[in-house]
Amino acid sequence: MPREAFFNLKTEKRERIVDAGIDEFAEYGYQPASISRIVERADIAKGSFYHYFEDKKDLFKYILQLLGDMKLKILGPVLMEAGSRDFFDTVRDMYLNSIRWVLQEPKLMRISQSVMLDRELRNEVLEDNQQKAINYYLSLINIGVARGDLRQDLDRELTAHILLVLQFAMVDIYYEKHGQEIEETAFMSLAEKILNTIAIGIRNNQPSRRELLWTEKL
Amino acid sequence: MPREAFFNLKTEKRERIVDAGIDEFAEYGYQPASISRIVERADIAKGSFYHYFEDKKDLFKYILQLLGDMKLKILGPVLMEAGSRDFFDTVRDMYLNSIRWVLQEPKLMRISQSVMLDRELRNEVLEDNQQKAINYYLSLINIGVARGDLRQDLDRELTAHILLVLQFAMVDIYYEKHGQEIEETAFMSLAEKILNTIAIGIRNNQPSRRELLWTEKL
DNA sequence: TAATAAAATGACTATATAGTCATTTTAGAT
DNA sequence: ATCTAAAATGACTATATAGTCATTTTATTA
Repeated sequence: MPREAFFNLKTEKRERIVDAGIDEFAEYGYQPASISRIVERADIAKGSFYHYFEDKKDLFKYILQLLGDMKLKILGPVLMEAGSRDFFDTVRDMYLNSIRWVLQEPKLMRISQSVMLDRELRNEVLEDNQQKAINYYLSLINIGVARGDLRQDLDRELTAHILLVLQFAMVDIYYEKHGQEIEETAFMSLAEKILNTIAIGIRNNQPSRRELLWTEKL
Repeated sequence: MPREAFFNLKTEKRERIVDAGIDEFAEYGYQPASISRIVERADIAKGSFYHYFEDKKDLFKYILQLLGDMKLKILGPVLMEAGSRDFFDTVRDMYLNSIRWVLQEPKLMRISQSVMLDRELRNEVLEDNQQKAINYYLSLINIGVARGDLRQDLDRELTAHILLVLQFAMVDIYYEKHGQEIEETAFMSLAEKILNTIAIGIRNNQPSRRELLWTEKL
């Protein structure tokens, strides 16, 4: 947590420092990010940084927290309406909201990604953010099962992990195919395909000959 | 690629250098790995390092290549027998072979993971290794579809990506639940669950009342 | 206005890094 | 034994980093 001195700063300055941190972390990732560059970007003295924060990790955690709050603000409403819609419609809507947010705040997204994709960093720095994301999915899954959209016998925790992993993989797969520039409809079409895959699975449930004969009887 | 001088070295020294690199990369990851520490570990002069390699990335790529060769040696035979077994049996077998290899070479696995989980690094350094993994899965999928184990209408490239992502996520999920120490049967039980999820999907295909009535007629 | 406490500063220390290169060592050929 | 070319060396340069702290600036209170 930032020190008291940081919260006593005027909003403008506080935001300038946070922005500098966001720029630096988005450009270099966590490990190679440099406090010297951050203070230069923010136009504050080196000593001031250490009045406001314990160290680099302290600032980073704080930024992650801001980021988590933003995301929850965006995805909270989706969760509220989950009871009245098909599970997969809800998840699709969640993706849509996320991607629109990413398009507005690409830097924050890069930071969030860099954390989620690095287990070391995640363990060291993330603490409860990962669990928050899992819990969000768990809520959705519980509702989905209750609605009868999802199988009763799911390992819900595991399913939450799988959905979270796929959510992040989606961005990777998109980049690989379309390059770094995200376009909403193309992205959602990929999301649709991935959702469909996890929904009905990949195994061939080709009806047996006996089943086919029954169908023909209609 | 390492310089000629490196390949002229006696095997013992070459291995000492590679081992030093593996230790360093496994301990620190790519970015924070230090050439100074590597030469110290390997007990060679700084200048020698630059006779053997262009830079840190050069050594790293070389290690990744060794790693890829090892993995292919292990997983090649699995692919050969894929035609005669159910798709999911084959993938399960692949996981089993991989995990046994990991248990023998945990350092190499940590390096491989650190690459796969970091998109920046992957783009910069991996080049064809990711594509090799995707191609391996593509081969499996093609056989699986031909055998009738998998749906005809799959987007095979996408499915390969999903399977690869899940493969890596598996390790993460395992660590989170059981800690860093991997135990073969517990790991395979998790693998089984994940495979089952992707095989049949999560949507509830509860037969409708009309369908149930038909079934009762038998 | 004067006194005082909090905030801000940036030069400085100590340390680590990548990469270079003039010199020395080694090993093989004559 | 002598010569020669390749291999190995490690001190050195230039640069970057995190974190400190005595000093200065600012704002607030008396």
